[in-house]
Amino acid sequence: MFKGQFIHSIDNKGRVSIPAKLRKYIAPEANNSFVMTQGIDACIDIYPRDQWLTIEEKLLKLNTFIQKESRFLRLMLQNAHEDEMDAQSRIVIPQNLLDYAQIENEVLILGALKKIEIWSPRVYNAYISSSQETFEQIASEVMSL
Amino acid sequence: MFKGQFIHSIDNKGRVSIPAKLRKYIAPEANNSFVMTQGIDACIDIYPRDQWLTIEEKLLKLNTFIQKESRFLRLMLQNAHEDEMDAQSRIVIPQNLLDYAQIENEVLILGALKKIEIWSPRVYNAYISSSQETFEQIASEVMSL
DNA sequence: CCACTTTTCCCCACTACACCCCAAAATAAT
DNA sequence: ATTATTTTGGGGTGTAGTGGGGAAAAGTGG
Repeated sequence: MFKGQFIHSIDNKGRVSIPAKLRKYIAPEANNSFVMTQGIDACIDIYPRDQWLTIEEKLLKLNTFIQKESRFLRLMLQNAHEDEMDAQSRIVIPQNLLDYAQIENEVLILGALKKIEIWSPRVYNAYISSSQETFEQIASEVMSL
Repeated sequence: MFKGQFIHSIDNKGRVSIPAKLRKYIAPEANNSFVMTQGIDACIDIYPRDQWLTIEEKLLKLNTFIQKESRFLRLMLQNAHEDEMDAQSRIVIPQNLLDYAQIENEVLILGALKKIEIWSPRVYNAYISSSQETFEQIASEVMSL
């Protein structure tokens, strides 16, 4: 499962290399293919193909004849993009996702168990320091279930 | 399954090319044939033939001796149109559907799992920004089920 | 039933960008 | 210090997207 954070550069073609430490955890079933979508909060979610398929199964259960469910599906898929790693273990992130995450020339790559998140370092720092609650408070709330 | 958005042009013959990224997901059983109908909200739904058949099965279960169901069937089928891709992977969209979706010379093509949606870029942006709810709110509502 | 007009379909051709390959720099390991 | 691996950068080529012309077919009216 993915974990840890890494700072990498992103070149002018939108390419980001997947850290070797994270690559180890990619299942062979993913076929070096990834699906990226806009994430919760200003980041990009990157799912190895096999993990994405479990998300897709949930989405397939939505009833697209209901306006609200249709809207969610559009929001979720409008910036979705599939790509394979090149021989140098890089993927290309399209411009609309970079805009969404306010990314310029550096990215913060965050391992998040089943998926990888891509942040603008600046935005991520702001996000972390934005909450009033301490780590201990949130921990006790979320983990006591 | 279809995903992602693409801006393509529509020429004065009503032709739109299906993005190569979406073409990959069309089942061979579809025989390069598509059925287009008016969609939920101001867009055009494009189903590969094999996917359309599952919709058709549902429609066949409607009781046309009930006025409301009969009306729905008429609304659904009045602008339905079947067409095959040409050698350049384009389909022709009839004028009445273009009018319905308020399309002029550019289209936004949206992959939506089983189907492809065609929007006027202007109309789509208005649609997306029309809701008060954020992506995060809708996501937590719809996906927590 | 025939002639004419209009639309549809198919083919060819151009342009641009995305992809793939090669290569260098930087970091880590031996 | 040397080797191996990881990260970063750039250049050529194939294919995707677009536009237009001409043949075939369909529709319209005399």
